Amino acid sequence: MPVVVVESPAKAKTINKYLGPDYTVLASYGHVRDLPAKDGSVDPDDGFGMKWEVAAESRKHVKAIVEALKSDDHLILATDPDREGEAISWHLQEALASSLKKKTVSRVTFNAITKQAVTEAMKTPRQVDKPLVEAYLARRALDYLVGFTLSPVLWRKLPGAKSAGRVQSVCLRLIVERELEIEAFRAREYWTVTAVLKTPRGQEFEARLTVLGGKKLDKFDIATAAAAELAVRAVTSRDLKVASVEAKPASRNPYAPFMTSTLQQEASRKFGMGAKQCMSAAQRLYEAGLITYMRTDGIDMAPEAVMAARDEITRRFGPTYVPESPRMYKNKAKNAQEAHECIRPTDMAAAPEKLRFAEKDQANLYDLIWKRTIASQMSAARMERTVVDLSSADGQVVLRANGQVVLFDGFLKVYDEGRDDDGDEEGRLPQIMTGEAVEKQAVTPAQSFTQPPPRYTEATLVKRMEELGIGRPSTYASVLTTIVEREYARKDKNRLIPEDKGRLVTAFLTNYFRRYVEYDFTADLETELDDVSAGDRDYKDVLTRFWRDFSAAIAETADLRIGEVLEKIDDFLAPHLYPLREDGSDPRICQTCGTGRLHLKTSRSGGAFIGCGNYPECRYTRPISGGEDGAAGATGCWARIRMASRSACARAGSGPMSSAARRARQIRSPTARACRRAGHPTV
DNA sequence: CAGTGAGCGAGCTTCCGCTTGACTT
Repeated sequence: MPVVVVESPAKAKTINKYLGPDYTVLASYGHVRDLPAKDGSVDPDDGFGMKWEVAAESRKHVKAIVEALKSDDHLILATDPDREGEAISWHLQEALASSLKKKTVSRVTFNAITKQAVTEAMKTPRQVDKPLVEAYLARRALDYLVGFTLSPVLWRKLPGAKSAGRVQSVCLRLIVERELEIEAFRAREYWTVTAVLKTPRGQEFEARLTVLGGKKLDKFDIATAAAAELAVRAVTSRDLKVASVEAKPASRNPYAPFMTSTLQQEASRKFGMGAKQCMSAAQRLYEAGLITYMRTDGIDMAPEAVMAARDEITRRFGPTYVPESPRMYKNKAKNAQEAHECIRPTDMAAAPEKLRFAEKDQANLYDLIWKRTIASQMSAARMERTVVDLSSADGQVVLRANGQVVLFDGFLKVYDEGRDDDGDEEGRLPQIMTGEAVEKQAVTPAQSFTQPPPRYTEATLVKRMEELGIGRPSTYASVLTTIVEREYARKDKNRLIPEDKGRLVTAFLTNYFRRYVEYDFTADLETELDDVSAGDRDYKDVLTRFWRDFSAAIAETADLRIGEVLEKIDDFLAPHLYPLREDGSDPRICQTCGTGRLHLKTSRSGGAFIGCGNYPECRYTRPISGGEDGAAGATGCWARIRMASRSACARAGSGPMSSAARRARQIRSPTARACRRAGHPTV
């Protein structure tokens, strides 16, 4: 009777069901062994020798396998079909070595947990893939060496700093650099002119000015209130006729089913769930047998599941909602391992409304997963997009109206991904024909400002990390926790804002360890690991090359004194620390004593602040973020925009206005709403 | 949350990725 080992107990239960009583299926509960979290677990001077240890938590699970092997003589390693899964099989083999004498060991893999996939896999056993394991060894050793060498450097050189790593430091850098972009951003004003028009049959619709003075308008062509007034006059003083009506068919395909990152993004957008909260609700659903595995970067679906989804769609909506052939999805991300299929309901017929859930989060998440999965196998939505141009006789003025009508809803019947932007919600345009004259109800100018990039949310950051190939489905949520725990960044209204400490760490790393916080470092490493797993390169060669450069960078920082480090960071962060003053004076000169040069300093507790160089004669200090009072820092800039936008609304709001025009005003002046959404400081 | 500034050096911290634990009332 063979012993089969998989990674998770819920999976073991399912597979046991498929294989029957002739097999004992057990779970390894993860990696089983790891490098002890202390110095010397990897020795670069001794061929990168690694010291492994069975974690206390894993002992009982290893013991259970040893017990089972006493009566059986065949061990089948069925861990996940990716690099880490192969590593787990190898760890098991090593950890169980003394129990495996005179026993046979084989390795099998399956991508989907279906009866067919599992029984098929059992027919093609192989041995543990050594090159793939070696790619893991390189990955594991490198992460250890980066983390356990760099962190102590930070402790010594940057008071208050706590940790650094291949993933967390790049993730932090993303947050910090986004904040610098926001601070450097200067809003630019522009105006749009919208008219509410009426057809000869009395139906209202909206159109926007696109040509003025015979010239096509660009975004910033109407830059001031005065110019907008002139544009409004140009429109009101002319009669408008329909110059053209163009209708074009368009179609929209459904989204791919969920993987971990997209599930986290949608759970955040639709329910405001954090990454951790989302994963814990998903774990419950998985343990209850309701959904497939929730830590995955695969978006393909088992053929059985595709057929079940098509049946369910036919049953509920009729055959017109089922495309001729099943839709196939594949993750195009470079480092995708696709060890598991997508996140989907295990039973398509188990519709959300038929189930009862212990908690709201689980109900919400299951509903989302079921709908997204079903939609992913439905027909495309078909629409008709209409563009109507209205022109003055002299061709000086053209207004354009856009309309969209859904002809066939297709997958939209079940699932519509909410939009992040307010977007222009386009409706149906009234019947109208070329040559017809329209009547003007209202012509309204609206002031707008270009928007700075928004701060990251957990969800958008996970999306960015995934694009860069940084982190894995099992770590997205915990990386964010680490960054917040270290007080490198904080979460405010779901937005990530860097703390001063986080800025200092990023400044330090980009100065002294640039290569290791570059956005493509992990992607390049993955390419090298691919070579290792293909058997084209020795893993120790990868580590040797890495260590040669990395240890040199470490050595260069050895003699640095804290003062020098701070000076360098002071220069690096200067644009943020010393924003231009409105009176034009040198932002680096202390305004209290009038002569001292301002410097970045750190206190005993590790906090950073700005102090006057004339200390102790001049005792001026201030925090490093927020800038000086009255300086043209980010806060001041935002305050001015808010004021301007408020007066624009007041202006536009004077006089009677149709409901359509009022709607138009809301859409065209998104400043305040967009600011709140992006978590920018409110005044 | 306000206040914060040297250098010495005890003893502490730290990585990424895989997986679920769970004392009490």
